[in-house]
Amino acid sequence: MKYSKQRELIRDYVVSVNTHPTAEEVYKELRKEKKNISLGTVYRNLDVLSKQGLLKRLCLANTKDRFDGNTLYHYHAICTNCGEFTDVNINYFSFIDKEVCEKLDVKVLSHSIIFNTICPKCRNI
Amino acid sequence: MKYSKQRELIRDYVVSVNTHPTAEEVYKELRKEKKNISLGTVYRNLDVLSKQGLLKRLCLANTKDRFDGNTLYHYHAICTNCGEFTDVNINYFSFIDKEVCEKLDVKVLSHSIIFNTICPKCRNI
DNA sequence: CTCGATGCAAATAATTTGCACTGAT
DNA sequence: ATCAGTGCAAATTATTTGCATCGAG
Repeated sequence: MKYSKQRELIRDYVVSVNTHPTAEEVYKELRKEKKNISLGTVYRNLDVLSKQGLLKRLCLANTKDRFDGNTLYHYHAICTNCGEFTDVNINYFSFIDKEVCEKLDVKVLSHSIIFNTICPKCRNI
Repeated sequence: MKYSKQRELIRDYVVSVNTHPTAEEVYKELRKEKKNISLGTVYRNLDVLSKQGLLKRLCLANTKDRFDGNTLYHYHAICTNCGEFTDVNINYFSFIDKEVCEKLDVKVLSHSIIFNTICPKCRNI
């Protein structure tokens, strides 16, 4: 992959935050920082970066695609009340993959989990 | 919720298949069966039905939203090679919710898991 | 110099919505 | 009779793409 300043900016930004931004949000943030970049380029690069495994694309019901700079296995939680979307830092349950592999005779590469939660903020209202 | 023939048709169709159809697919199938229904109505009803918990909305990276008539807890698998999307019939791991609840001090309602797999068809090519 | 990457704007895809009409209660 | 639900088409939202130009190698 040939180097480009724009791709570097996009990746650096997504990796530096834990907000799981959408394409639009990445674009707006970089423009705010007076970076010369177009929305098309943001979409194109988020796409290639996630296909290369340098970012992770997250897809949730009723929301736009979001991007995660943390490509190590980890889980996510979404608050069913306010929609807050956060990382869940617990160890990867690798035995689950083994179990599914054995029970269903399918090759399991990995899994992702999304927890439906009530976040502390919403619980305390 | 007031009864409507269209809503009944939509729900019956999604519940009767295990193909996790998109809105477009539901629409095309019902039209094929010569049912009088519009695409807007299909979208509107899939939306209310999933908000009521009578269907489940599934969202995956790089695909349109899909709908699942099986609202009991179960997991899903997607073949990373051909994209085939199937149910995974193993018991719900409720201890995972407990673990996250205790470790993170968050109220956990439920979780969903998607397994990235190589389906039997693709493995045997 | 070459060709992958960009900016811009136009095009497409997916979904939502306004409105007059229909049909369940 | 009322008003939630519908069909239709137009509008909106999210994303992709064509093309002339730019810039890394």
